[in-house]
Amino acid sequence: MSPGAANQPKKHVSAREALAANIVALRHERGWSQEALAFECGLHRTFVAHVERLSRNISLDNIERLALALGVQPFELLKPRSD
Amino acid sequence: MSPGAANQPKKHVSAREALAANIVALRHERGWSQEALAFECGLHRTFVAHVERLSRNISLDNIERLALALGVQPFELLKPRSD
DNA sequence: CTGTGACTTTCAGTCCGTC
DNA sequence: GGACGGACTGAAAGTCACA
Repeated sequence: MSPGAANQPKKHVSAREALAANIVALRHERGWSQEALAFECGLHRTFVAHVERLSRNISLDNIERLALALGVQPFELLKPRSD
Repeated sequence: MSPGAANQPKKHVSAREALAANIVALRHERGWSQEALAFECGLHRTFVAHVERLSRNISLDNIERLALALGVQPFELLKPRSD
């Protein structure tokens, strides 16, 4: 069935949605572009863009890299932002 | 300072280690075998075993599935279990 | 600077069997 | 019940062109 992808009718925020929201929010807080974040974590611009748009299922390894670049703990990227 | 890890200059406890520790701990709390957990989250016995032994990089989608099976939030599986 | 589809390579995830 | 190795399939990583 593929829950997620680009669907709206979700009750509890999926892990992908929470991750994307946190990445965008933290990136903007730092005034970084997708390019800048991609450079900081050693990933590519388009890959980061795909993750932010929920178009990709990222793995733990890259979640950790993004967290490191953004200066937060990996679990903080999955936590619904109440910051 | 340095809660949890003793001495790691640039690496905190890796996300994989935290995840594995949480899965094992929560699984034992419920008195489940690897087989039982694998069945509950719709993954395979050997894959769960690999993740617990840090031999495999899991994707967000399956982290969410494990969290659901264990009855916790996805981010709680990545959070170092010291609280 | 960002969104997206398409593409190739790498590896996550399954399934076998053995200790 | 759990650790581990081999082999296979499909999905994630990584990159590009273009909107």
